[in-house]
Amino acid sequence: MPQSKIRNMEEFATVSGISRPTISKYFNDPSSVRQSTRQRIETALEEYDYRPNFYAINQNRRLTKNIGIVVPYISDPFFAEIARVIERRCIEAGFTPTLFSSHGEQAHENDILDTLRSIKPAGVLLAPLGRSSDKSAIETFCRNVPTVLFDSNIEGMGEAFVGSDNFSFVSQTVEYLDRTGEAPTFFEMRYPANPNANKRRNAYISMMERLGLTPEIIRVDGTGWAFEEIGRQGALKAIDDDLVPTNTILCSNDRLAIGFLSACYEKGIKVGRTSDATLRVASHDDHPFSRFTCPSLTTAAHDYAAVSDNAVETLFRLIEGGGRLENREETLFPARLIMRDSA
Amino acid sequence: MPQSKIRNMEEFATVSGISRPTISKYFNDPSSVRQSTRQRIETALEEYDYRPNFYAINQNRRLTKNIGIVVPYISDPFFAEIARVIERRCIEAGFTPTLFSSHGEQAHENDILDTLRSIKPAGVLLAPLGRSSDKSAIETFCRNVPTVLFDSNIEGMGEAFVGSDNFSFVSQTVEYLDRTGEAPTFFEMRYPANPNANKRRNAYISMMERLGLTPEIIRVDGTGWAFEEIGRQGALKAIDDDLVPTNTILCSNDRLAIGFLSACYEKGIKVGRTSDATLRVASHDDHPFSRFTCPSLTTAAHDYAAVSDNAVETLFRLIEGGGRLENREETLFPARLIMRDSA
DNA sequence: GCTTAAATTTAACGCGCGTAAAATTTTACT
DNA sequence: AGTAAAATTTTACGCGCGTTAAATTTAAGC
Repeated sequence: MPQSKIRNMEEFATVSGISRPTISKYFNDPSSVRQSTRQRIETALEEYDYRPNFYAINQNRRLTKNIGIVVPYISDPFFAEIARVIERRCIEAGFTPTLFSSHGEQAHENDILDTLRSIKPAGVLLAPLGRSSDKSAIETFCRNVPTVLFDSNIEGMGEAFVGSDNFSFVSQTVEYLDRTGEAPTFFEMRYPANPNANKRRNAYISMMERLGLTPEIIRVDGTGWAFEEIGRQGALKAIDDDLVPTNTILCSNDRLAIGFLSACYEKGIKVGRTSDATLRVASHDDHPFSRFTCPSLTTAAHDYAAVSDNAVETLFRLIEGGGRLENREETLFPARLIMRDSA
Repeated sequence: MPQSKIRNMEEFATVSGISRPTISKYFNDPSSVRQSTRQRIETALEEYDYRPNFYAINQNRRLTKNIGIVVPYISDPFFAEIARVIERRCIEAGFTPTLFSSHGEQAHENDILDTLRSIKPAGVLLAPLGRSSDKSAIETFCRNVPTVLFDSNIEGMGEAFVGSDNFSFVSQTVEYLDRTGEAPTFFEMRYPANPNANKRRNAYISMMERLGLTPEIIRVDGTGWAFEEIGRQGALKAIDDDLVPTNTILCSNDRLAIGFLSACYEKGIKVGRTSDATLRVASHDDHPFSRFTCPSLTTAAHDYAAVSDNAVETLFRLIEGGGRLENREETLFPARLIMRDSA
């Protein structure tokens, strides 16, 4: 029979026969108390199932154990997946992560930063919106809260950036496509939301030049985060207007490619590397759905685990170092080429 | 020049020339103070950009303004999308929502419930894991925290359930498929994670019987939340073993269908409603990606907006009512048939 | 200008726990 | 058994704000 509810740490200290400061110490770090008292506390814990008040805990702590994770768009499974991995790492390290999504809107991103400041997190892992971020708001935030940027870099902001090496992505896909057939035309949004897109375009251009080839770029209209639809509309238009100069397309990212493939199917264009196919399509990101496209998508994969681990590890180092790093660190991980059926 | 940082409400009260209790009142409800003082506060707010300490605010409040949103699997864009809408509604109503994902694991779901209790939310919107939920943990939680269940119903738990009417989904797809061609074989997981799956199967059986037809069901192996892969493997096996008794397939949900279509493409089976197609595939949910499958997926759509709005509205009513409702409410919304190219 | 109601100010307490310092107990080791 | 180090207990303060009650000011109506 669970005794009358424990109201606070004082009461729990009484029923467990241990002083409150020791209980407090235990909750901050179970290994900081003697083994025997730890046992007694944990025994009592089972019987009374008490948990310290979350607000009181953080009210008067120098540093909370909270970590904010901010992604630009949680409905994108790519971000959902990376957030999931990061979240797990934080929990394992004894922190309390809270997940936020900017939903593609600057105003929302700013609100989240405001909220985060009031939560006084030990640190923040921030994947900014990118082009539509309020740079000055982010800069101010980063000055006040130990922050590691990931996915999208914004020059000079945050104590560190952890992401993927866009050149590694594009160089591998371009080289592969070139070796196995015609070199690709690059397919992207005219005004991409994400700075990685610009890096990828530049990487494409320089790779093509390195191969002695002429870069060809299709830029499609549309703004926002509905990339699949933008890719689909753009592809339909490109096909109708006969704007595809090669038999090979390299999309800036998988979500555009998903839309592109959808348009090809609709138009009866057979995509793939088989002899009956007329178009090859490849892309970048290894989006969780890219293995289920028709045909399955050849793409360059992020090293999810490495990015997540390194971002979290960097943040922990930052927190332990008092919120500042010697120099701003930039860590980029290479891609892994995933050869599937689309190219 | 932003003056020296405001450290607390006392300081902000001083610089704004208003007493602290009035400032406090303002932050709890801006409309509760006189228009003129509200102006003065907001003017000062612009100059000093002060925000009350989140922890102190909630420490001593009878009821926090926090709302917990729990989904079983945030990497599923379906849940990401509904969470996004719900989140927005909560913010508009002046609450502070926090999003959690159980990541498909019972242990994680239980941890979240524990965390939520310590956060003392005004209310919780919970989409439980379903079959793998720890029923007794959820029951205990719901007794202590005002909770509205959504998506997956668990009989008797929470003060209300808001979701979709599975019979409406299945009856529409079955009827449509039957009217336009052969009646469908039902394709599902042998041990579905979600109770909606069972309701859908039963609805399929009763609809088929109502039409005087024999229900045919393909049950595929596999557990967990990688539905696309499970659907794909199951479809490959069904095709290879020639287990598909009809030329029409109705998948329990879109994610299975995405995998199914992927398998068909791989096997060279032309899916669709055109004369050259040999198989029709339809499904349920109107997953955000289902318009981009090849061919685009005919499916039954959730009324996202209605479910979100009603769930939130019910929760607010519950909160205002002191955390209890007269009777447990169950609200189901009908589906809308989305006719695309796959069937 | 007077009366009242409404809003604000003043004053003060408490929430639950972090934290610090000093006193005490327990443990480890000679 | 004796000693020093480590762990725990005692005591006490403070965090920032919610909240209340009484005193005071302001606004609204006549």
